[in-house]
Amino acid sequence: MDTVGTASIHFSAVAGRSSLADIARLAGVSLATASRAMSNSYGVAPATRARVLRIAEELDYVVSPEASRLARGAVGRVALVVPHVDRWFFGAVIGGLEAELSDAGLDVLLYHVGDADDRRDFFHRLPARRKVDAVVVVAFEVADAERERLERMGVLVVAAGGQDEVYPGVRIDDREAGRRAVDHLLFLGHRRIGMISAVDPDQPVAARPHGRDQAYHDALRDAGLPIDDELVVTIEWSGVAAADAMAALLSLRSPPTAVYCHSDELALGAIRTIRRAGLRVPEDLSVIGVDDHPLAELTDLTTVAQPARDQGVRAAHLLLARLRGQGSPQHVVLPTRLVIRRSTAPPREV
Amino acid sequence: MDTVGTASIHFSAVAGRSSLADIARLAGVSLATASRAMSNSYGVAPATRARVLRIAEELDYVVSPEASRLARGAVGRVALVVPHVDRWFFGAVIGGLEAELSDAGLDVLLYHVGDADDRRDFFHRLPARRKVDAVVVVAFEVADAERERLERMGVLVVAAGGQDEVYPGVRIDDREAGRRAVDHLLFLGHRRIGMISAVDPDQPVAARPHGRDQAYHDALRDAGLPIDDELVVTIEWSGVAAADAMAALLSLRSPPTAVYCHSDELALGAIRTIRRAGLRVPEDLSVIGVDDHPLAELTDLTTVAQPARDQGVRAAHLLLARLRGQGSPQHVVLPTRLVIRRSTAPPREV
DNA sequence: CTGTTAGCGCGTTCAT
DNA sequence: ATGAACGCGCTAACAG
Repeated sequence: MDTVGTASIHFSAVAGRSSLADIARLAGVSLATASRAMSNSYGVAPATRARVLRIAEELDYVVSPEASRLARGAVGRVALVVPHVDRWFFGAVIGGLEAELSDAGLDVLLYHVGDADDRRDFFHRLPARRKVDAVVVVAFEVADAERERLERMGVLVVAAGGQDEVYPGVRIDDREAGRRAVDHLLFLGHRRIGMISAVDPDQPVAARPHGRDQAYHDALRDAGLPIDDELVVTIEWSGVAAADAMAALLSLRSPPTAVYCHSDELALGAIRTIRRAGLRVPEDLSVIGVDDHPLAELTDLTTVAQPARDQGVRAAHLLLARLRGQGSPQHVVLPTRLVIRRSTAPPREV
Repeated sequence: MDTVGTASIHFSAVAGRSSLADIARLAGVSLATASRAMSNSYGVAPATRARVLRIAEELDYVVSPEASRLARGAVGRVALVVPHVDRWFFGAVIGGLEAELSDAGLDVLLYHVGDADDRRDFFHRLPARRKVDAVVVVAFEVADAERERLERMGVLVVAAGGQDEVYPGVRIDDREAGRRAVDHLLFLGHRRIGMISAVDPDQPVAARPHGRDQAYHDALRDAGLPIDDELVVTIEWSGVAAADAMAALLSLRSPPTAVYCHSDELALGAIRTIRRAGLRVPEDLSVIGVDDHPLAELTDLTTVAQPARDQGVRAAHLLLARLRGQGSPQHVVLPTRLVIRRSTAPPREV
């Protein structure tokens, strides 16, 4: 697909003039000793070590990662596979991962695998092969066929965010999160509750029922309420689509008095439609989201908060522990919590 | 399912366990030929090449990047230095960069340099040294001292987003963007216009006057309007802080009839305060932002749009051109445009 | 077109 | 404590 462009690129080698050999010569020691000094190995006289380090410092010397890794066999890098980079949640998880990983001295390679083409390409070519010690799938549903390909990389795989059950990882309980949202609406007295449900068209694993969907059904059933299919609209993951979905709900003979949205972004889309219809939130209609996106605070949106950055941080810890051969929990489930703002209220008296 | 097929092969089926030597032996050719075949070099008989590739495929062979790069002298990697990963604009730029760079066969290393500590550490240790062919600073103001450190890496540096003037790069004209915003408010008839101005406390280069600030002064001056310092509030880059700033503006003896915010996020903060005060947007007060954040569309916010992802894409192109030794423009300035929605209107008749 | 032979820069046994 | 030498896996001359 890009072979032509790629083949013609010639990278100019540069940087780091000096090599370990230079350092060794200048320090008057052998290459072996210089190497040991640089890597803090045992068996080097403090004095010699100091001398070597000083020379290296002066020469602005840096060990060649390629050579070092070639000789050593390890790589010291981990790949992050992400379906989105421009959505808050993903960015936050990536941020958490990056912080911990780079703190541990690992380099972070970023692989953005967005649409179906990207996916096919990524799992077919496995561009990260031989380049990393581990890969983290960020809120990414790995299909069975893809999983098989991933195996061939022969490296540790960890999941951060998302609902993956196969790889060790960190996540929230989507069912619990959704339940908190719907239960809150029920508690406020709503009996006719709509749901705007989102699926990612590029995530092939849509088969498995989504926890946030189940929560809706669970909550209504437990409240002894009937499920009205009209009240559920399933769309792709986009605020604009949610705005349209809300319009559909408002076109019902008997519209809902409250709407549960799978995410804050969707909730904002829904609110736009409600306002354009001349109705007020929450007086005329309540809306609740999930995520606690930073802008939810600014838009006074009631939501169920999930720790985003923290999922990345914890996933990194889990990854590091396993890389070191230490034991670590298979799955870490982080808590969610209801954040009440001003987009929800009891239903209007009829 | 294709690995162990050839009975005569005794190598383990584990990915990446075989070397070029194995391939060469099995294909009955020399190492050199195998290498040429793998790298698509000229001078290999189609038949031999095919044979080599088939064997490689069967063995699930992947060239060792370390060895290859060590021998070749280049690295095929570029570092992205970013101050934020969880803000839309940065994510979008990163997305654009990643797409083009990985298409060109380059790996992308991510370095999140957030607060002052991160910066000091990054520029002191230069963890990307010898690991990359180039570094991209994403909307990042590089201080002079830092610039000097960066030089020592001896690699190409490119800027994406931000207002860097030193490195070749891609950006928008902040002054123009701001001008569009303020001019629009003036055109609507506003004469008392406030500004919520943001600075990043972790960006040490706050000294240089910000283009979005200048635009405000330029526009008012050109309109023959006086500058009232009371109407300008400078805060850190946060929606919550903007909400407070808006409160300050509303506490004035003579509040503005319209507010120009340096970003959409700030605008949303301002709007929250306005609404909480029982006032309506835009009937009582107009608000305009800059960016065209995806949520601006959902919140019906009038704003000046800037191409985010595209700045990344173009910066990548510029980078690739230079890596190839081709000429390329020093600075690319992308256009901005006013997007009128429902947060601005003519001032109320007094 | 293909094979031989040097390195690339460093880690790591072995000796000493 | 230190040094010599080999090997990591591959690419790039240079022959043939």
